[in-house]
Amino acid sequence: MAEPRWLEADEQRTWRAFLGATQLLFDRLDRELQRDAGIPHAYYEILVWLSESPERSLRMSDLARRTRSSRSRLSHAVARLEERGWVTRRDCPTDKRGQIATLTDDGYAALTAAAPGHVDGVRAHLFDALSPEQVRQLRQISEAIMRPLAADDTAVTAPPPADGDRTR
Amino acid sequence: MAEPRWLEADEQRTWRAFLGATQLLFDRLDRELQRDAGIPHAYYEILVWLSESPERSLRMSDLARRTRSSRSRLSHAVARLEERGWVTRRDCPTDKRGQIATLTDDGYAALTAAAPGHVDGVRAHLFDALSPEQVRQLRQISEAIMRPLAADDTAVTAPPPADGDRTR
DNA sequence: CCGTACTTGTTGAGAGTTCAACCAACTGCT
DNA sequence: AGCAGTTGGTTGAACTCTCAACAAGTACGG
Repeated sequence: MAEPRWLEADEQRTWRAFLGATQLLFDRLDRELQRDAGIPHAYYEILVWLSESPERSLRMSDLARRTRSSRSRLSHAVARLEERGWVTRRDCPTDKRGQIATLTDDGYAALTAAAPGHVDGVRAHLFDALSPEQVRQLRQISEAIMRPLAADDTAVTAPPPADGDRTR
Repeated sequence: MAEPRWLEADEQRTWRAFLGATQLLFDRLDRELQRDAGIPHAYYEILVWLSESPERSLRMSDLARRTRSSRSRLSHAVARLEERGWVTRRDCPTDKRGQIATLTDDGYAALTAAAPGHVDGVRAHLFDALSPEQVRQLRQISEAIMRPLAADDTAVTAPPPADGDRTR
């Protein structure tokens, strides 16, 4: 055969639109965040999760799961955030392998400074472009996409569904 | 105020679901592509666009626009692809500044080898998870998100909408 | 206990991306 | 023709991410 097997014309258009929309959207938000807060979106997510956790602290491993990041990536990222004084690390008392990351006051301040602008960006570039009906649809679509992929993740690393961390 | 201004609870859930779905999906597809074809998805897109163009060739600048990439990023990427012998560069005859990138036979072969697996991945992880109704919705949602963002792009660089390159 | 297997987290190297700086060539205007 | 401003493309440095390798700790079966 000369041509590889492509998608149906219809799927093709949907796929390219989806690709285009997500690329434009996340590029934009990432750039705005980098400009206004000096960090990429992945780092911002780390700060958000820490800020929402008790004691503003999480084990590295938990934090990695929640941010859907590899342990390696998280380790590098937290190292950077630590350099800025936005996060600190200390040993876990119950598990000597563990490390607990904590958001500092400076880190919290940085998050508080960055959040409104970022939230405005999300609103402006995502929600304002969609009808309430479409917002509902997008949530269901997203959950439908996520379900099997997330199931795969846990299936590979842990036969029983792991339990209490499917928090949201 | 103690808390930054977050999204509505409802928007919050949609936003996190959307974030999660796209992260899981693109991570997965990128990883599969890297494993099976040895290139990231961004490079794959370059090959696709070239393969669909007359003479399997495009000006660097056009290619950058179509792949929604910066000129810098494209320049680095094409340099890599050239090292592998998948793409060649030559001077543009009509504009001495210009460079024309062309997909080689080896590059086309690589694309042909990688495409079916990638297409299967897209189908498996995206379309199979959605109903036909949701696929239609996703297209409209994507187009709605893309419209203002794409308009911004061209607005910054070119007051009149640029014309003949809004090809698809 | 002991040894094997798994988990946690870090590290370093390699690859991709971003950003700013830069040169060369084209455009439009006078 | 000449000049200012724009466009096309590349480069190098800084940064992020990935991957494989590793050290240290925990869990568990014998």
